[in-house]
Amino acid sequence: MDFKNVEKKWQKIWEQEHRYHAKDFDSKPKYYILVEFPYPSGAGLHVGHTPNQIAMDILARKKRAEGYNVLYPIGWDAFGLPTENYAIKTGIHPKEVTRKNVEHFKEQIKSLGISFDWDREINTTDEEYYKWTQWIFLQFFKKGLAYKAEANINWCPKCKIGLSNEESEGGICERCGTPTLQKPKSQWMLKMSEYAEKLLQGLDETNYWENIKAMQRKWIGKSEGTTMHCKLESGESFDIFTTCIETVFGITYFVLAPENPLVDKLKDKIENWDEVLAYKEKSAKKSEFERTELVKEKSGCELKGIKAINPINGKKVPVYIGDYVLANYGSGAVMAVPAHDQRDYDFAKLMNLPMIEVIEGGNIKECAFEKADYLGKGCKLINSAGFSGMTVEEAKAALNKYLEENGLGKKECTYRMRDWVFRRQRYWGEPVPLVYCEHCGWVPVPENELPVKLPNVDKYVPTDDGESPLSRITEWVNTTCPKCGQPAKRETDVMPNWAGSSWYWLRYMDPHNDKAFADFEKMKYWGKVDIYNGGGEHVTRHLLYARFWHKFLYDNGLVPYSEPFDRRIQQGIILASDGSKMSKSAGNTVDPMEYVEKYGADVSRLGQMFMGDYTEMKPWSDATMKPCERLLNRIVALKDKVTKGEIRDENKFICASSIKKVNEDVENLKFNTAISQIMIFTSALEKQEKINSEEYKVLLKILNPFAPHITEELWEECKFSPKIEETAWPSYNEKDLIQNEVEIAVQQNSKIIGRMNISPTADQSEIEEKAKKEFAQKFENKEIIKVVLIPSRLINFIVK
RNA sequence: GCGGGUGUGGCGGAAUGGCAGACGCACAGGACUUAAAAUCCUGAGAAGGCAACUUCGUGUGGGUUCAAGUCCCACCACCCGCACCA
Repeated sequence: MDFKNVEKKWQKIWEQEHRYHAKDFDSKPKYYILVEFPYPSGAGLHVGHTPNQIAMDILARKKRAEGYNVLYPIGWDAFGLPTENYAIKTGIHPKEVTRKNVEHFKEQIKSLGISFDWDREINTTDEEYYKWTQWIFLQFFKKGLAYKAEANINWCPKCKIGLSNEESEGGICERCGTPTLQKPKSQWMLKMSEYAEKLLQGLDETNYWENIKAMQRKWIGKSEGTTMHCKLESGESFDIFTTCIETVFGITYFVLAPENPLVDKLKDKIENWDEVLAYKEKSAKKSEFERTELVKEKSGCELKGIKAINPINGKKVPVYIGDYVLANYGSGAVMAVPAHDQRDYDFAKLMNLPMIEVIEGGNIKECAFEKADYLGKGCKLINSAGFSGMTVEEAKAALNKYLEENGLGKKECTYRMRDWVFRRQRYWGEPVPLVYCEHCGWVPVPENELPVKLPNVDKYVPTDDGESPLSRITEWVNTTCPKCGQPAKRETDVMPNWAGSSWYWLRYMDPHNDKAFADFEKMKYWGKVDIYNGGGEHVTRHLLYARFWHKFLYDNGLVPYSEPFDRRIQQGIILASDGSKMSKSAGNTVDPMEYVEKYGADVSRLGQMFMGDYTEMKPWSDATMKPCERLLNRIVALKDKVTKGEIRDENKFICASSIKKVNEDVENLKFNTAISQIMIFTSALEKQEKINSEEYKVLLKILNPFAPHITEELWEECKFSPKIEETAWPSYNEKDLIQNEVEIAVQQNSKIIGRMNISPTADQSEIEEKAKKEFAQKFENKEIIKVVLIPSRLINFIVK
């Protein structure tokens, strides 16, 4: 059989029939399968895409055969840097680049026979799509969840542009290699922190893999502790957050983050302002790289002339700034208890500061006695006034109570997750639909004027001061205020490339709607995404952003469910064939499309699924292609032996067990072992002189999700009716799984002494008797103490 | 350092606490062929033995159990993610 021609034939038919179009409001139960939509790069489909699309295609095709109305859509997450950089280099409009790349991707995906519903194809860079991305952003703005704030950006002093985190990995400018700086810039933020608790709680409603939940929880980083209100001697107040309020009597100084605004306010009172300013500047210059990777040594600077008061005992202690205190976590200030926190300990040693031991049991001459060491061990407080003698746990409660009653603080939670810096000083992204008016401030573009279209520009490079190329188009920037009609300016930043992917699964449910981002009734019908397949690298950011947008929409009555995805699963990373990481620079990448050309789509699909456990990281191996090709050829050859007839008794077991195995394996994403079973099934049929049509149908049907083209062709050639797609998924009778005879192992003291065949329904005494008879010599002079029988598997005699 | 994961023949990988190595790859022998390719059949974890068989074997060391790749404790190696989070 000429696989490639057969595949083309069926791909054409499927396309003409719109066979995989999912109908809204169908009476069949719905099943929504989502794969992360690809970024259409110039390089085409790669091994990061194909196994996922194939795996979910197998699931989709099986679910359809089982009677589900399956929604399996695809689209393009097309805003992004590579396209923009390509445009900078070549001058070709990103829109044109995207169009070409998408075309290429589509052709490749279609050549694999993936059963996407092409009538629902979306593209984040289409005006009718990003209109709604902008619309949702405006809802955030209107609810006060989008705000402008100063935040640090990665700044390359040589290129004079702001870089994304990806472009400045390791604190080095990707373009020129210069270390990047942290530069404050006013930019749009989304108040994701407000949803921290909801995002955390919501995880319990989902069926994500536990490790994915764990990663999300860790990223959200909830930490329970105490916020304590502190005062300086000079009257100014500030808050600190601590998870170890039990150590409050051990405070010997406070540390503020160098960026803490309080520092500037104290300018006139600080005796060594020059020194403080120098330190502030030094730490601002430190790149992210230095601050996190290299320099773990503490540094800091005392605010001379400033003293803070420990609210618990009125003790006056010095105040420092130090860059080991992060400005954007907690309140940007800490109480320092060197005896019980290693970081404070190191800092105190460096600055020659005193320590007060307040929890018994450590050896603070060596190192700090930290909470990890003392919690839950019944350690008691010392040097802590009335709280001395309490256990740590008692003291925590008592101190929180005391602080609260005296208005000095309260129990609180802090989250590691920060607000979302929602900007990019670039061209190829969704324009932020806001206008700045001197009289009215930031004013949203009226909804009926959306989308704010991305205008054409001459140059795609950012301006010298790092502004978006849009800022150069004065006729676009200058507009009138929608509120007062006076001259105003458009926001020239665009949205980050995570924006379009933060709601796309909703658009698939109603992709052509021009009245709303999606119709509410349709969203109710399609419900949650039943299974969302994606890469591990998106488990934190994308998945949190997506859940955040969804929850926000839910809170505003715009979507019917509070969580977007029911299950989230992950494919394993495909490594190069030598087990190393695939990368363009190492030159060890694999183009999966090569195998489609060489072997055809069905073989390539099988080969990729047979490589190993779908969810485990594994090296690419083309060693699976040949045997899968062989398998299909063997199945084609079986056709000549087919005559009309029912499943014969002697084949009932292999049919039933194969259906069962494939059912379970596909549901559990064990595609490799499902293929093994199909191989076993094939071998069993091969051994027979002739094959009955109903037996062959079972084989074709369970293979169909894996190799949809060849199986449909064979089905047609055999003149089976109705069509393979219209034939229900095969069922089996439980009793067919019971064989007449099974081989069981006979053990003595847990060691195998032999094997024997026996009816699976035989009772224990029958089996015992048979074993004793067959292995009589092994039982001579032995006393049986105990017998363990595992039906159909083994019998174990414990003897003396 | 923290979080997550992985460790099984020459290789990819299978094994609801129940016969470790299914299914394949590569390998060897054989059949078909003038020959090769393709295809088919057979063999094989390792060590010892002519053999029936014996012993050892799932990263290491302990433990629970009639029975452990699987469960528990302690460690080692590698991979991924985060990293001064108070």
